[in-house]
Amino acid sequence: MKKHQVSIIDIAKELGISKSTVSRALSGHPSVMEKTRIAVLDLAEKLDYQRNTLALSFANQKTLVIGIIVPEILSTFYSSVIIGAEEVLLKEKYRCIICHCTENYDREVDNVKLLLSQQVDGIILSHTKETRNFDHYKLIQRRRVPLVMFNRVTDLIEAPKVVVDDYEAAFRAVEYLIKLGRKRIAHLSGPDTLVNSKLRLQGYIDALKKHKIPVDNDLIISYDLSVEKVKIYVKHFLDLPSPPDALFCMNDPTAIAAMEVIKKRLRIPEDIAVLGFSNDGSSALTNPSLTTVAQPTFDIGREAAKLLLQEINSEPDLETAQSQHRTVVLKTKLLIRESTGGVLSPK
Amino acid sequence: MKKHQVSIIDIAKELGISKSTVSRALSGHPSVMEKTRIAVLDLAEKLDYQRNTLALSFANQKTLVIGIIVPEILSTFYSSVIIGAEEVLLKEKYRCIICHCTENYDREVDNVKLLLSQQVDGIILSHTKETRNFDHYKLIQRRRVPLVMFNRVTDLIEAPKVVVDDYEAAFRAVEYLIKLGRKRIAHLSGPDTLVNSKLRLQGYIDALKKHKIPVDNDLIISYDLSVEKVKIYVKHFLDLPSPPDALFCMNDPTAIAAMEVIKKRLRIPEDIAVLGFSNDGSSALTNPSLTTVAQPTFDIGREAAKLLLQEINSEPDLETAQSQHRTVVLKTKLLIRESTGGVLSPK
DNA sequence: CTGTTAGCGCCTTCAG
DNA sequence: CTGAAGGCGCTAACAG
Repeated sequence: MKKHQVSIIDIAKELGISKSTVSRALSGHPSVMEKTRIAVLDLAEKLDYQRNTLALSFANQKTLVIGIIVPEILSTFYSSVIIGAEEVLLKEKYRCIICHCTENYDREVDNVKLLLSQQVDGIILSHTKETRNFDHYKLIQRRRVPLVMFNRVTDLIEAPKVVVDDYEAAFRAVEYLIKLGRKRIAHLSGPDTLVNSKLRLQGYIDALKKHKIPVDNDLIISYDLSVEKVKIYVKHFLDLPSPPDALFCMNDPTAIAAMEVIKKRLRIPEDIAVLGFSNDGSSALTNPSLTTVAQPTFDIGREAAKLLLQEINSEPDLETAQSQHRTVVLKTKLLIRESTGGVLSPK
Repeated sequence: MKKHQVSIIDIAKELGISKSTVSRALSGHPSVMEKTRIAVLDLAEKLDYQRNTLALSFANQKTLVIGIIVPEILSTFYSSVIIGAEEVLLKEKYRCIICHCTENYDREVDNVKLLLSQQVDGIILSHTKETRNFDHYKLIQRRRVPLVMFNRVTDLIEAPKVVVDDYEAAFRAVEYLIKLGRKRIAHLSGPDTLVNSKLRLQGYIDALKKHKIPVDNDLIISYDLSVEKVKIYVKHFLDLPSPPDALFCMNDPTAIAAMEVIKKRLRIPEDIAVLGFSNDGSSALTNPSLTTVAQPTFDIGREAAKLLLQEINSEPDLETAQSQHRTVVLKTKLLIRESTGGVLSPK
């Protein structure tokens, strides 16, 4: 049997006052006599009393908890975003519940339901690579729970979003490769479920076009980001009659896996340059170190949190809010390292 | 104004039955007429009804939620443990709330209080490197909330624990270095707040002693694991009149940072061998790749979860349980790679 | 300033 | 099989 948890009633009884007064004293309500307040606080301390947040949330229909759903937590990308978001949220007395989906759609739906049933006051999320149906997001909105998307977002849902300049980033990255003299630039693209894939692919294509380099479909492969398959695709590229002299990858794990394969047959960057995306923790450590596009991960989290707080604090006029959903676009930065033999000396 | 959330009362009214019946129908209670059950379920579906977990937990004093507190989430170590624990817990219908402390003691205490006030049904945790006082753990136990510690554990608290064979692992690692012919083996140890530091240090010392190699205190530095300082310590080692020919580090980030410094002056492993601990995600990618001690991270999580479930399901006899707290010790494995020039060919 | 009362949504006796 | 009533711990009116 669970020991009876001490409640305000216990304190009230012992002090011979009402539980309302205890409640008020505990929550710092101004209209409580100094003396009784102190008595209550002392006894609470002595009794090892602790508020039952469950009851509290239940009573005021507010939990002060924010749910964060990420597709996975093994990469530093999402961990960093979470840290950034928490930084902002904690200052406003909001606590966070983190849920991850191991890139599984069902788990994502499940997590949304969990958070809703836990009555969170807001949700920040990025969908899995399997997600095509966004009805669960609509559920969030029907429940009037503020929602902010980041990184992997969708046009199908009207909500504030935080993204980076994927298109420009890819464009600049590829243009940089072109300026290095590369002519046949291959691209390992992500699945079409992700906007990021499409934008980066488009940036790649447009950069080629701008510089009058033909877009060769043999040099573009779109895949589901499961690293094991990279080997196959890279070998395919290398075995082409006219193999690529550069490889632009959807993300760093892909690029790193690709380099492993390439290194057995060719020199990087002399024979082929490799470029990643996101600046994962390990991309500076590889041999050669990986040129990549750095994303402001902490800021993505911070911005998402700020947007969510705005959303929470401006609920009243629902109709107008609908049209005002902002999309914050953050800047990325091309980090030139050894894998492209760029301008930096290989320190 | 928040839209009234549809509750069992709404369903009851609409169907002209009592809320008790609705409640029973919803939770699959056997004694409900097939017909009414279906009616309830249908209407619930139609009304987009969703159980209010808050109210539910509140009513049964059970949340089916487990709290996991980790010191930080940027390294893959804790993320992996979390994934392992969730795997086991989800099967038993428990959900997880993840909290991290950015290695900050106050935040740890805060997280414990948060979880307790959220009425979680159990807590799995590993403390920060700042933690010296464990009163907040005692608070958990006074509340009769099952607790399991892993990795960074303490003797001051009686509870089930999951650890690895730190002592043996360090002993074997150092012995391996000795067998490679290394004579002056330095050790960058962790802070004394962590049992792991002490055990690994002891393993290091005993391995030297066994092989009649004098323990030189100039070759042992204990530090707080903040990577920025590694540079200073490593330089200090290299500048010694008789510098080390091997360096055994408390963890991989330390070893990787150390290699960066060393590489500017010496060859690895020819002049000096470097050995890490934990097999972080990036340690296979460095140049040279890092020899390290692999920890079974997922299993640590799984074991911790299992112990917690046992704890939860065996509450009745509190007194006897006290003495039965098991400590599960998992095996590590020495992963030989290039930084020690070991037996494996540098693939 | 403080006590009283009602209620948050659900489950669980206890009677039919 | 089903309805009525009470309670989980706390807050928020509404009186005094």
